Amino acid sequence: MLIELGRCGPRNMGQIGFMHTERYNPHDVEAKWQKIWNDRQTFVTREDDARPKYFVLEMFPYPSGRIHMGHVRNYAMGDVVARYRRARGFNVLHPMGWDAFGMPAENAARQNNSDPAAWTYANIAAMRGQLKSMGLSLDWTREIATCDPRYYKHQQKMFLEFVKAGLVDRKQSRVNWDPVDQTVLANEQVIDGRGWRSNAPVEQRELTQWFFKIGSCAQELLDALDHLDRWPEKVRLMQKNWIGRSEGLLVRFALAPAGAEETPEIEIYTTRPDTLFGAKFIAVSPNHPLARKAAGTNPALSAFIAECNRSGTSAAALETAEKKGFDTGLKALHPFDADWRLPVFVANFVLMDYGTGAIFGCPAHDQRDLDFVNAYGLGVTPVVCPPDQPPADFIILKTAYEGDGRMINSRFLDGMSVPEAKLEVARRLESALLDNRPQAKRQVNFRLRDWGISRQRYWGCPIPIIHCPDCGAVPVPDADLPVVLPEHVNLAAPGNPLDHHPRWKHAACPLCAKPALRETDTMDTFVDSSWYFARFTDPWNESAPTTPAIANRWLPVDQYIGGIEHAILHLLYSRFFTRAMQKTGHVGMSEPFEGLFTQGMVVHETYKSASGEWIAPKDVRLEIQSDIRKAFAPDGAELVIGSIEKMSKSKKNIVDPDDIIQSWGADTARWFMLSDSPPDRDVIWSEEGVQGAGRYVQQVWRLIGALCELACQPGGQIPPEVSAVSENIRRASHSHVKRVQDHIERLRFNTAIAEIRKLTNALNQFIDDIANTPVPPDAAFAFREAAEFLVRAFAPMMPHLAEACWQQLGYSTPVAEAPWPEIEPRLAASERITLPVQVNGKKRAELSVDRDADLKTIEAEALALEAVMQAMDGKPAKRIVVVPQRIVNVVT
RNA sequence: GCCCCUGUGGCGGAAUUGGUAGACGCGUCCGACUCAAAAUCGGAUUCCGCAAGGAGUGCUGGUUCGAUUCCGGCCAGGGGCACCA
Repeated sequence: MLIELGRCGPRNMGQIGFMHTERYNPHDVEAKWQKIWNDRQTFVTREDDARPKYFVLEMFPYPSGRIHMGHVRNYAMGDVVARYRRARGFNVLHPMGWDAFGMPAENAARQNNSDPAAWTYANIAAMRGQLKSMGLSLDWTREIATCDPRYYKHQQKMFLEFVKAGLVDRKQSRVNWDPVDQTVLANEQVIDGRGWRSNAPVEQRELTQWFFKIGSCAQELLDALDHLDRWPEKVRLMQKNWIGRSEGLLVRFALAPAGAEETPEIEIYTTRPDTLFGAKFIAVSPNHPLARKAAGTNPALSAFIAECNRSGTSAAALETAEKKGFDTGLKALHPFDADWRLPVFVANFVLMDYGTGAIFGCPAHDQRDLDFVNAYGLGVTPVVCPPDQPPADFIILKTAYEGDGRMINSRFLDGMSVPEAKLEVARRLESALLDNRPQAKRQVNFRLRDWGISRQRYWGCPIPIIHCPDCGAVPVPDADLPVVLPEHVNLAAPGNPLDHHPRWKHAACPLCAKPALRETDTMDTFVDSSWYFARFTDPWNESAPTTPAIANRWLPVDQYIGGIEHAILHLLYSRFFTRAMQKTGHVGMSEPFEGLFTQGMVVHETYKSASGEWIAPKDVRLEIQSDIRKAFAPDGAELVIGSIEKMSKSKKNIVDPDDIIQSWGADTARWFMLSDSPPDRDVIWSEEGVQGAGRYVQQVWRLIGALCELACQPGGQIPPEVSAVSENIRRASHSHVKRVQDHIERLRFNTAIAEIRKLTNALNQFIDDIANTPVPPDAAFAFREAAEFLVRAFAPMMPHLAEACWQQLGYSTPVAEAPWPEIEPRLAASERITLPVQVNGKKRAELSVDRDADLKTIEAEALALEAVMQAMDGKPAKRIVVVPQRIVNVVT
């Protein structure tokens, strides 16, 4: 699907014979200017720059080996912002680095029998070259890679500081365990209850792991969302739901003495204390201490618990799982009636790590409880009656009622609303005593769990802890940091390579010097990406993660750009980490990203052969046969054109940025990526689209050539007399560029590009109009101004073409160092405007008036219009609505 | 199941946020240049209608002088969370 380039023909443009133009050759021009920018250090950010700062950051890439179109889109957007802000007089920081730890390196190394570090650094080198060919205005002197000990040593130090500051926990937690690979699996690595690599049934295991106490910041992380007003509403909402705050009541139930004297009570958490009189049972999680204790004397219960733990925690497994329970024989006393005894079950649907791991079941108003009750025949009593429903007729069979209403069957609560009943129950139980303590207390719970960071893997940041049999978990002393990963590890054996290493894990206890063992778990790679933005502010500091004075000048990031897939984890972790860094004195603020933008994906049509094989776009030839698009394989066989989907290896619908840049140039790729689709939506990569962008590159090059012939020398002054025509040229330049500016500031790159194209179209028209006539000095000035405005307006998107044009216009320094055009407000708004005139809401005519004509004049002129009189059909005007500078509506 | 977003020509989309619906581009068609093709340039392109004119922003009702925009109901597509008590 590649198009041949480089064929030239005589141009044929109006009657003026400008002969200068050769076809623009992106290949040579782009390399040339990339070298010039590099030699001049145009994009190196200096600290001794007094101008206001602007930190633009795109999410840094994982060094997978090659950049993909998603990267091109992401970095093209960031680069527009960076170049625009630079032109607007900001001291811009625009760095790049590598999110370089992670499993793919281990897998690749295992496959190729090589080394994760070598694989990673080779990939970084390849991708750096590709990014450079895009002409991004990056400060490469600040490049960092998270797998570099010079980076992760600070991370290890911060980990220990966080431990000291009470932000880290070490506790048992249940994990998905792959018995074949002998490793922990994330939930998304469990497919249908089996390990994604080994295909072995996944087990639940208790492991002691390190946790960042993100839960302790839940309320703060939630509250601060309200102030992130330059974040997409959608992301804030997703984070809000993820944090999942709920207000409820902790209620203690006394247990009837039944041989369980040591646990005389059970505590549950509920958000529906109002439904307490509808309670039919109590249920605890299989991992609740009470369940475990009871299992000790009851083999059947023990077997039931084991069965619950065997089944996976994956979403799919849970959805289909039936509600199952095991009656412990224990009875709980209803808090408002000691004679009312509720059976206590161990139930598979009760989660241990939310609330207290125990619930009371009210089947009438909770679907899960209803399903459970229907399976075990425990009965249903409705206690909330929907409005407009006689309580006598209200019965619950298979669907629980979770809506609002009035209390029924609830003794002293009867007749109350749900909120009133909640309050009343809380009030009564808070003052009631059980065992000399209040029977209940109000509590806020969060869905957000602490962040488990331990990973049983090699290619990650080692956790700097030494486990001593006598002293326990001991921090590695400062002087011994970083704890560096060993080289030449055996990745072939299952399990954690660090654990297998013959020497690495053996160390002396820093406190007592006895033989001890290093922590062999490494950190989740999300830790690496939770602070890299801060490291960019001073990547040269060897003794600390940041230099606070410098970090505080640059942070927060003014504009962060990346994929929506990181809406929750990466962004939430970074917000937590920034708070932790604030508490440990590394930064002076709590929020890392002032402005966030989430861009859409790059998608492409899919093609499939008759035999069901996916075919790559570059091997497909498209034709239109009698209005129907058809696709053909190289051998001529017709292909099925499939749906448009995210570019992926599995569907082979990938277009390699390298190929595009080679054949079209970076500017064409960038321009196409930014045009058409709004940046937050998906963009469809199409060959026609690239062709259109490539065509525009040539069109601009020709236009600038033509303008050069008509324009005055650089630095010309406005002549005293300016004709109407020249004034119109100037109006076009100023008004369109003003709008380009507005669109870029709102990150509306597609409409910014439409506006630039409008200016090009207008200028082509002006050139045609002036054809064959001498160019007076005022027009020569207007044309020069127009050319310079245009070039500077598209320079953020097509920087190489802009440089070539700028040079053509007679400048010897890069346009990348030139300021944004100075816009005269007088010229950006037109003097005369065209008002649509409606009669009874239907447009019937247009009226051209002065911008600030008074209402009376407009009314009179509107009524005098032929078309208006006709539409009014002799009826008098009842009312005339004139909205200044908008519309006239005559109502009859 | 809960929460959220989006529905506009053949296609991607625009509409100053209640004021000319379809900007800008892609595609298609017609024309110019050419022996020819490519490239380039000009024109047409929401639908119905020869036309005058009429209809039209998923469907449906409402508010308004005026609704793609605001409100109610429905339909379709997409996303997030998911046994969170």
